[in-house]
Amino acid sequence: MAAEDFTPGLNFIRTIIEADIKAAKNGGRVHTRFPPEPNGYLHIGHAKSICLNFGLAAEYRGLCNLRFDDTNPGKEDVEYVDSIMADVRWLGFDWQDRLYYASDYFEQLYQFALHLIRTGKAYVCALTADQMREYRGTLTDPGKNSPCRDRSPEESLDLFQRMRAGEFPDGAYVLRARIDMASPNLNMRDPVLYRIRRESHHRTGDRWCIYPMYDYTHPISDALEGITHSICTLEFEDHRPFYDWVLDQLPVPCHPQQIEFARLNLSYTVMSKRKLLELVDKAYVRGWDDPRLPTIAGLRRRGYTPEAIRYFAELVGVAKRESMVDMALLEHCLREDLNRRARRVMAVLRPLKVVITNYPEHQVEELAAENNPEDPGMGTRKLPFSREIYIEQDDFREDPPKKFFRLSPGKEIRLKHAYYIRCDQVVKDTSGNISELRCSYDPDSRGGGTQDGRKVLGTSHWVSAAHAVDAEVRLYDKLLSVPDPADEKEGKDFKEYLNPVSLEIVKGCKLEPGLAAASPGDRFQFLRQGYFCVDSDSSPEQLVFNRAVTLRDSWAKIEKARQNK
RNA sequence: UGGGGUGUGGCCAAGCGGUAAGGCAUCGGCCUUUGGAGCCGAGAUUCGUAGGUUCGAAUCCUACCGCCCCAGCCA
Repeated sequence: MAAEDFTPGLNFIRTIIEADIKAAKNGGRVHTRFPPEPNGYLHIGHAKSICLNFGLAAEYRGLCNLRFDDTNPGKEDVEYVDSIMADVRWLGFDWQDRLYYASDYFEQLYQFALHLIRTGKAYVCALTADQMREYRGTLTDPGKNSPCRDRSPEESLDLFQRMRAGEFPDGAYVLRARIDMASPNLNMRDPVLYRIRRESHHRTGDRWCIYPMYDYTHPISDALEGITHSICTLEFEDHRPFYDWVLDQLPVPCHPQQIEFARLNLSYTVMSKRKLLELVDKAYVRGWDDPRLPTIAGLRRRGYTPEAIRYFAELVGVAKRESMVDMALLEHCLREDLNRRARRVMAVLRPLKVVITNYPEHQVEELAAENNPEDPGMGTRKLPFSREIYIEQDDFREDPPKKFFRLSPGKEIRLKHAYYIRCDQVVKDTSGNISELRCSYDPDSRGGGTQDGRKVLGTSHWVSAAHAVDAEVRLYDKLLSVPDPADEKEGKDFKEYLNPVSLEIVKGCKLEPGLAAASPGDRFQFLRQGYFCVDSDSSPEQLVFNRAVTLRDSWAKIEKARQNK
C-alpha cells in the first residue's frame, strides 16, 4: 500500500481524544506538545512521538508545540536544540510561533514554588542525598519523615529565597513537596522540586543557581501552554499521580491529561541516548549522523525520506505494550516510498570488463532508458553504449549453479535497455582470476528485445567503459549482529554485538555518466541493487554514494537457502 | 515481597459479549526488458494458563503464571 493512501486506524489515544471531543472536554480543543530534552540527537523513537503529537494535532485541527525540557543545564547544549529543530522540521512538522523552553518558565515556576511553601505543600529540606535515600524507604518499606518536614512555611520561604540568592553551596538544601512518605508510589514520597546547582544554563546563563526538577516543571509547563493531552512514554506512568498533584495544588489555567504509550524499540539497533552517545563519543561510528545510526540525522544521511519515516510511524501503531519492531518494516517503508519516486540508474559496483567482439570498434550508440517504470511521467534518458562495457562481477559465473539466470560461458543475457550478449570466452590473468569476458551481441536485439520471441531470463545492468564515471559507494548493514542484545547472555555489553561489517566501502565503482551531476541528498535506485543517496562527503571530483536499503532479492534468498542445507 | 503497567500467528497490531481486521516477515503460484515492482493464494479451531458466568467469551468474573517500569538533588 502506498504511504499516502494509508488510512490510520483507531488507537487508544485517538479513542481517548475522540471521546474528549465528543464530551466537549477542553471545549473540544486538542493541543499537544513534543517536549525533548536538548541533551542528544533525536532518533527514530522520537520520530514516533513527533509524528504522534504533531499528527494528532493536525488530525483534530489542533496545535502542537515544540518545547525544550531544559531543566538540567549540566547535560544540555545549544548544539542539541539546533539539531532537534532541524530534525523536526525535516520530518515535515511546523510548530509555527509556538517554540517554548521550560527555562522560559523559571520565574513562574519559582513563584508557584513560593505558593506551595505558603500553603504548606512544600518545605526546604537539609538532608543530604544519601540521607534522603535512606529516609525514602524501599519498594516494600515505607519511608520516614525528614526532620525538616515540619519546618514552618515562614522559615522555608526564607531559606528558599536565600537558595535562589545563592547563599548556600550546591546540595546544601532542596525544596521538597510535602505529600506522603508512606506512599506505595515512591514518586509521592516528598519528591524534590528544586535543587541548588551552580551551572551555566545554555539559555539563562548564570541567572539561576537553583533549577526545578522535571516532575515539577512538566505539569506546570503543560498547563501554562494550555496543553490538553500530554503524551509521554510508559516509564512516566508512575509519575502521573504527582503530575496531577502539582496541578491540583496550584492556580494554573488548566489541568492537562497525561497519557502514556510504549516507546519504540527496533531490532538490530540501539535506541537509548546513553548508548548512542557512547557510540558517537568513543568513535564506534563517525558522528551523530552516521548512516548506521537510527538517529534522524543518520537516517537522513543514509537516504531515508521524511515520508518513509512518517509512514513507518503510522504502521507501527501506538499501544501500551512494550514491543520490538522488526527493522524490515522500516526498510519496507523506504522501499515503498522510493519505488515510486526514485529515478532508476545503472551503477556497477564491482566491475567486470566485457568486450563485445562483433560490435564496431569506435561506434557509440545512444539508447533510450526509462527513468522509472512506475511512473512514465518521469521520462527517459539516453545511455551511451559501446564495444567495451562493465557488468557486475556477481552477474557472471564460470560454473553456474542451478537457477542461475545470469551470464556464464555460452549463455545469453539481456543488457537492460541495450542488447542481448552471449559469452564466448573467459579471459584470465596469470593468477587465474577472471580479467575480462569476450562476448558477441545480437544486433536485432537493440533496445533489449527481439521479434522472434526468444526467452532471455537474465537481465543485467551495465555501463559503457569509456563513458562511466567513478564513484565510491558505502554499503551499510545492520548496526548490531543480533536483533536484541537484551536477549543474549547476561553481563555482555551491547558493544560486543556491534556488526563488524556494518560498513563496507567499495571504491572504483562505475556509474552511468549522468550521475556526474548528482548532488548530496539526491536519491536513486541503482537498478537491481537498491536505493542509494549521494553522501554529504560527495563532490564532483569524488562522488560518494550511500546505500540506504537493498532491493528485495529473491536470488539472494535462493542462495541463502542453498547454503543452509 | 509494595506500587504501577502489560500478555492476540515469527514481528507489530485491530478487536470493547455474537463466533479472530490489517501490515511486515515467511512459503507457494502468476507476471515481468530490474530474480525489483505488481497480482493471486497459504497459514492463529484460537487470543498467557486454569476455572467460572452466559444460548454464546479474546472480550465479563476469579485465581495463577510470565514480562516491563519505579528506591536520581536525571528526563
